[in-house]
Amino acid sequence: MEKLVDGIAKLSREIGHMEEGAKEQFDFKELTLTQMNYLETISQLGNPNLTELANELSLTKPTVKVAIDKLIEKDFIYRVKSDEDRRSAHLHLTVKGKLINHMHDFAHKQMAELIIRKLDQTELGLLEMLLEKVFRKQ
Amino acid sequence: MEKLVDGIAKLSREIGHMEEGAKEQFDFKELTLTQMNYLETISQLGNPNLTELANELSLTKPTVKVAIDKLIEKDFIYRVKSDEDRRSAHLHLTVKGKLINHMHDFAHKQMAELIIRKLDQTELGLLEMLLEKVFRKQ
DNA sequence: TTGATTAGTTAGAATATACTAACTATATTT
DNA sequence: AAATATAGTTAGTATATTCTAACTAATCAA
Repeated sequence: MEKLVDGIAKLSREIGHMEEGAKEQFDFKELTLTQMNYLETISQLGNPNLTELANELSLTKPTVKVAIDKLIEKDFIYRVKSDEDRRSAHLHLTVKGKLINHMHDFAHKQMAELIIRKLDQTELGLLEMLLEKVFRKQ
Repeated sequence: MEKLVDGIAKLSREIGHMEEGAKEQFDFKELTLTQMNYLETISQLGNPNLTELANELSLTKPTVKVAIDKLIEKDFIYRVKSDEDRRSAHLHLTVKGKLINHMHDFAHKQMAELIIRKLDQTELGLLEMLLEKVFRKQ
């Protein structure tokens, strides 16, 4: 257990560093930590409306409205009016906004490369199999 | 490679969710995302002075000074005057500030528990060995 | 030892982040 | 159809986050 927790901690920290590095690479210097968090949450929820986003972030709707307006102004997201409910609109990431995900992908690829450097073919296959089993449904 | 990257992405996302959950458990509602990032960086750097912290965060010294003063006010960190250089002081986490690390530990333990539920003893030993090899020095 | 550099501070200003209260327009319930 | 609820907006306010410019005190270099 101790050993496993230690391995997970190292993995987590390393991925964290790589994501930090990726932020420098990409043009996210014009976004704050909080704004990046908005983009990530929108991506995770999959085009939520304002109310859903506010609930997920545990913030009020006016707070989220202001933040969203700024991110739309900066061309990271856009609104799509709902057909079912004419009061509502869904939030989508623009091409520019989707870079936030590319950034994560980038960090994950870097982590994979580090692992590939350290393990041989057999070990790599084993690790993939174990990870697959951990996240297998059921 | 694809499979490995996918496994890492899932691991990373899962740990992220667990850390989010841990934030709710602990009394960090009185801290903003940015303030939590200060605590994490101080912990990672190991009692840095203001200049080192500002460099790591790519922020100016007055900016970091203001943030630090607030975190001291709220009893998350404290200053220890340096012996070598009387101009300087090192930043330490208080017991309360160290909770930020406990939060990470908590998430890592949860992840470990998920893994333990999914793998048998042999597989667990293998995974530990592989992780150990990935992070082995050299 | 004097001049330059470095660690940290102070003041002032702009923008970001968050709230409550009050509003409009649309949907739902009775 | 009228009353109620919901999605989003607007206005006003307080605090957080960040900067530049100018400063003090201590250290280092010539």
